[in-house]
Amino acid sequence: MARHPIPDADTAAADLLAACGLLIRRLRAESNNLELTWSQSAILSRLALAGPTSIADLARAESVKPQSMGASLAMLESDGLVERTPHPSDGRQFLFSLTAVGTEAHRRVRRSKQGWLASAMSELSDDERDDLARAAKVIARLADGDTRAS
Amino acid sequence: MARHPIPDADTAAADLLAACGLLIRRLRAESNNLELTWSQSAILSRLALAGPTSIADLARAESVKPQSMGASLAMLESDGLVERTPHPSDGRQFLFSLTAVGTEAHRRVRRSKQGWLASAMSELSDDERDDLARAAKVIARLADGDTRAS
DNA sequence: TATTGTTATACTCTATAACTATA
DNA sequence: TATAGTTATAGAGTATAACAATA
Repeated sequence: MARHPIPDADTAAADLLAACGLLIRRLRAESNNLELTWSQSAILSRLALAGPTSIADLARAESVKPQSMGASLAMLESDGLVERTPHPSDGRQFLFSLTAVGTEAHRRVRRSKQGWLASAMSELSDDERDDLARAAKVIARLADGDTRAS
Repeated sequence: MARHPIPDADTAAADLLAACGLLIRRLRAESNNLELTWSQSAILSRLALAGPTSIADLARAESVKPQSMGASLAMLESDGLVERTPHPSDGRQFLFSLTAVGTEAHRRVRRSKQGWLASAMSELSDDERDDLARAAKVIARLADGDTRAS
């Protein structure tokens, strides 16, 4: 029997999904008492990376419907974490960006949230950490729907 | 510059979390019209793997509170996908297991859900697929809170 | 026409709190 | 006392449907 056989595509997909699902739920439980939910964190992270973005673009990027993204943004806005400005040339759109408060909250939560995982990862072997780092890039590419190039 | 530098633990953790979160949301959107939700699938998968399990044990395994697991199980039970039997020796517990209908539903959904990811993964290189397969094992171990052995 | 955003409604998932029954 | 399960309540995330405004 081979040391590390490459499983067939279906099994590999199932394993990956189950593992990621578990990790997400585990982390959600670990960071249950933080000031931001998982989805809110994801939105702030994206705004931090991409700068001012419309509801529709955020919804597409996070794979949710515009109405759902609108609801999440409305909450973040009422909490003063994001703000909207009218789009300069398209009268329909609003561009959302982080406020100073939002930037700080994002930084704080990011630090605590990663704490648990980073600590867990610190007990892995170098090879395993390296695996994870490379896998993260591949997973992100898969999730973006772009499987064609590296 | 090294070919594949090992990022520091915090960055690696952040990348992995963001990637897994995106993948989960993407897959949830792709499989939105299926007969089971993500959480329901996870529960059925676990029952299929582990056999009859109590609410408390399921809750621990999936990192949710017993009340939340109880609510999810009540829905699955009323849909006829799982059934409960009293624990043979502990009068407090119930053991939940898949019904025939539940087993079939799980199989159907599993096939469709994995379809999208398996198809996306089929466009990866062999090395990348191998990375993902190994990473899935490591991630599952991290999520289980057991980082000590393989 | 197509896209952007909004409002209204409903369902699922999850949490906390308070309770009963059993170990 | 501690654990298992239940009931009640609430909030967040998501979806669909119907609508108005703009491109």
